[in-house]
Amino acid sequence: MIIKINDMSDIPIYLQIRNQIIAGISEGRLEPGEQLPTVRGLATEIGINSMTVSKAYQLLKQEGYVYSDRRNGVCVRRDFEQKKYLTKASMDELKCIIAEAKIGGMAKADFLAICEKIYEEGES
Amino acid sequence: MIIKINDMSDIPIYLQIRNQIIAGISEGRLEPGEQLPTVRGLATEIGINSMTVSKAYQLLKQEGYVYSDRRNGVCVRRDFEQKKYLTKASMDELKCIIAEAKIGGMAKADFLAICEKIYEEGES
DNA sequence: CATTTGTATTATAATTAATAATACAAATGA
DNA sequence: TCATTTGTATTATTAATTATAATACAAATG
Repeated sequence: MIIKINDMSDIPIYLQIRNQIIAGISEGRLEPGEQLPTVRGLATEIGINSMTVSKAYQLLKQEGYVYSDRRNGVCVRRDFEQKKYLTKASMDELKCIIAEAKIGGMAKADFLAICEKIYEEGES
Repeated sequence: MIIKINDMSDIPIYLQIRNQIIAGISEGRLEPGEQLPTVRGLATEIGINSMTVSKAYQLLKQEGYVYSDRRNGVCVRRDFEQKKYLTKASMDELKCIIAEAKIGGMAKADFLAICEKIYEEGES
């Protein structure tokens, strides 16, 4: 699992890590049960502090994407909670994105096509 | 234009303001050429500092949603830049939202239905 | 020419993000 | 048994962001 940090981004490092791991799980590059890089290993690899990686992992754990035990490190969960609805945060962000798209003149069909393409990307 | 601030939100106040104004424009509650609340007026109304409102307005201005002159205040633009594509920021957020939805087991059709509903909401 | 508008300036406080240096608990394998 | 590796906890510090505060300025209008 290769994590790439963008120093120019306004997104905090720990969130960039979180987001990329979620993307990895979604695209099947990270399989259920697979161990994530160790906290110290990843921190060294991308040249940041261990606690920043730990913060990302704890968030992922809290959100139900991974679990951890002392010896086997942090691993991708095997049984993801099946949800019928998007989180409130996702809904709010989605509304914002769609509002901007509408103001920019993007047709509904075009927006849906983009979503469809993203959804199908890296389908396993 | 009524702006409602959520103090418990982790989204900065100036972004909450920005987002709600974009939503207002998108839904037609704010019409092209219409003047936004004055910086001081809105600040007083929602009980925050003027500079926080100013920061939101400057962001909206920079993004091309509004313009300002000294006497007429800040107004909604009449000629929005028509864009074929989403911004990189929107694409990244959208990818993240879709990744989370997929992991949660949401079918593509269900996700698209949500997007469609949001797009059509408050259509003028 | 006073008033209202956005904007600029400067200072400060509060919160968040990131780093740094250790230490601890648990489990494993040699 | 015991050193090693794992995540985690602790404490301190720095940097950056967010928000407030108090003024001041420029422009336009009535």
